[in-house]
Amino acid sequence: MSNCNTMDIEAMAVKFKALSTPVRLKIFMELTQCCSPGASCDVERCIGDLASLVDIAPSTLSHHMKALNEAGLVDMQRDGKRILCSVNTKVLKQLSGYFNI
Amino acid sequence: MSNCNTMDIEAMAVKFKALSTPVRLKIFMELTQCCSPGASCDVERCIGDLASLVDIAPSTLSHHMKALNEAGLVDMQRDGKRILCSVNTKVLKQLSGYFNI
DNA sequence: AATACACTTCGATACATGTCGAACTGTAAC
DNA sequence: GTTACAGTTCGACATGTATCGAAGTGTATT
Repeated sequence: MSNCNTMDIEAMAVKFKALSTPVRLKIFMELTQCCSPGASCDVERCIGDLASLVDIAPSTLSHHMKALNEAGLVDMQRDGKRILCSVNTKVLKQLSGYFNI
Repeated sequence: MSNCNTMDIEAMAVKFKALSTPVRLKIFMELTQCCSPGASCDVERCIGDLASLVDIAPSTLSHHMKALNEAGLVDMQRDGKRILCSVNTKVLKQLSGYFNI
């Protein structure tokens, strides 16, 4: 019933930490915009594509994408030279329901 | 339509930063548990009361409560010797709807 | 093999953050 | 006024984080 057991709190805090900077939040929300309501989300964007959203060095973007991936928010996989990123829809649902009142 | 304008992103990142540690997230979620669905949330807890949820020094708790308050997540007001805290229900609604897919 | 592109890792820098104990402040009780 | 309680601020310490350029790595093209 309650959302708040210890494991949940720590796991969720990790996710909110990953979303606590404008850079990562913007990227994450951009990837979620690809998800139409009720549909499975399988639209992917490559990292170079996402770079256009933010005004930071490629190395910094790489750090941020790694942080989102390590927090479980974003999936990444190589497609030739490029790396494709997509929202982890399971985690997105988890976030979506977390503050339900 | 889109959740993601610049002001929104920065303002939300501030809130997620405030919720990015287990201590503050736990306190915030504890305060939200006082909110029944559909009802206005006017249950308040004093800081000493919240202290029982976490195993940190009173000074550290004070820092965390200040962070939650400055992020706009929690309202605080003095009631005699004690300080009463409650969730900002407007912001809670904002968080609740933010990841809607 | 050499070259190009996409992205990552390294190392450095500057700043931010979470913790504590001691000292302080605001309110209440006597 | 003094004492007690509830909570805050100060200062210090240790660790974490965001940024960058340079160097490196993986894949594709020639």
